[in-house]
Amino acid sequence: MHLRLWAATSAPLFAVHLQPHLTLTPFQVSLECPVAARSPHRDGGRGIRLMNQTARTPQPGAAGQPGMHEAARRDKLRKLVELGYDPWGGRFDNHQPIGQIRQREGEIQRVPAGDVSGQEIEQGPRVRAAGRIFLQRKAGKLVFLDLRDWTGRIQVLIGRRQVGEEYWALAECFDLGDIVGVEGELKHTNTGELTIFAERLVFLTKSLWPHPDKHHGLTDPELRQRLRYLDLLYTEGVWERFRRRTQIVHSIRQTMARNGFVEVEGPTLHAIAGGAAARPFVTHLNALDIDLYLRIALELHLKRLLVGGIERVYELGRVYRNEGISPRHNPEFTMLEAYQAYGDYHTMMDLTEELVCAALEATGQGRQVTWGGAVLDFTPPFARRSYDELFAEHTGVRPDDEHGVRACAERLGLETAGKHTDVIKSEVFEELVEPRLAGPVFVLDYPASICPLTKRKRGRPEVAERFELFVQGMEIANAYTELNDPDLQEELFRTQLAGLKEEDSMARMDHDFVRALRYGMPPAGGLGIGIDRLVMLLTGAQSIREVILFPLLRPE
RNA sequence: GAGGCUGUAGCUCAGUAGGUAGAGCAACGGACUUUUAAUCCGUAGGUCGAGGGUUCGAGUCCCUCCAGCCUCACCA
Repeated sequence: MHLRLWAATSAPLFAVHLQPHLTLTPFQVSLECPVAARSPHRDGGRGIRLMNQTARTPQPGAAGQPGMHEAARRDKLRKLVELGYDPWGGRFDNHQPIGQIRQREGEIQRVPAGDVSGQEIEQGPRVRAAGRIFLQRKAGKLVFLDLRDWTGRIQVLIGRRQVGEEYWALAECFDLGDIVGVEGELKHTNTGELTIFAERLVFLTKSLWPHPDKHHGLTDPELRQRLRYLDLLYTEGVWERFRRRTQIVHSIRQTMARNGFVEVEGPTLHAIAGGAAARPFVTHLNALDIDLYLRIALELHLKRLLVGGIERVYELGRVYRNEGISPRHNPEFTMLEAYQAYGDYHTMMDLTEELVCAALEATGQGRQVTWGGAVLDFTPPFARRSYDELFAEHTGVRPDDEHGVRACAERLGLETAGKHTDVIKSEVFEELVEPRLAGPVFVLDYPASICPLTKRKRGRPEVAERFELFVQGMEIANAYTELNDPDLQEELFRTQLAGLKEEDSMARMDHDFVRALRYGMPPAGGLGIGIDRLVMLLTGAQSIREVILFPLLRPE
């Protein structure tokens, strides 16, 4: 379809925008011959055809069916076409971001009016802006628009006498939410507001559906997520938060580059979902008739690259876990994993601090941020506490006191039968210690038996060289001195698999990874950071859904 | 998976004891050439999330279901 259109017309720019399943509306055809489109004869024809389009049932959405509002807007659309304007606009060059236009206020000068009155009038620069109409105040033969783009808002004044009848007729077709271009002089109104005094208007895009309340916007959290585009436009701070997210991600890439790391892209379809203990999503590859899993972690392929001599490597990408949804969990989320040859978990602690501090700086924040009423101080070095020490402190039980640990777990109502003491200890830790870690705090040296990918401490095989960074009870980062002993790795995989329940039996031994280790992986430090949670902390978001543009929702 | 809360006009929200479904904004018609969520006059707009039940009568009470939010559970 695309190719045929491309060949059939000398204006491929328009053809590529057409959806294959859509029939060509008369207007889209006219896009290819804009000069002819101005002819009244053709306009008349379009008017009739567009009437037919009106009869098409609108798609029901979460926002309901705007019904009469759409009809009113389609009337204006038809009028636009009759006047010879393209309701869907086109290229609009040489306009300036509204934020920049506002900065030109200083260029406005006062000059003599040039008449006998001796009064002064303002003379300002000619500016050209494009944006969406957020507010319209009609005052007789004057209209004030609030025009907004992604850099700010500005008022536009359209006067019937000033722009002339043609543009006035165009302005009468404006609805809230339409996208228009304006050109005119930047001056102040009588009340002193910086305003573009329109001289020319360009119609850029019709909005067929009514927009949310100009003052209240959207408040229903479901609508905010399903109609994120409206949320971005109408909810205070949403766009700003996502912009901060991109600043943070960009800053992370810069920090990694500064430290000599190379970014790679590993596979997201895995034959074996490894590197974490989570249930994967299953999918099917028809070509090979095999089931595959969406990756639950980046770890095992990045470590293969360590074997391959890529000494500092990272990936910043999406992972997928088929588990619960909560204010802190989304089925797909963004992880940073980094591996540094010849480092260890202390190396990774320094890197973590550098990453967090640089991200704060990139978002223009100091070392202290408030989150949910708490003040978080990210001034390095972050606190470093050992797992055992924290365990004893918060439970009153010595970590090597097996009976004490079990008794403590039972008091909490935890299931203990048939579980390894370290597993029970870990559950007690999650229950009693983690929620109280206001942080930021590095928790060091975990029980080895719950860390199957981690190197043991020299001379203390029961302790793994691992840290997790906690802030406000949330796990933000997880890092190891990486296990590079292939025999021990294979044994730990086997032990881990033996303990799995039936529903987790999709997990399998990753022989290929163990084979890679047999060729020799350099000693290394490895780090994982949950980017969404980090962004939550650095933007004051209480829910992960506030930092993910399109969080998973049940389909409508 | 369990419990709690929510669902009323395009949006934001009221809705009394179970007795004809309301407001603001938006829309439509009109007035207004310096407005600021403009103002003023007028008009239209509803399967009260869906289905069932109780009742003379249900937005309101009961049941089931759907969706969302929160808490818990699950989650190395």
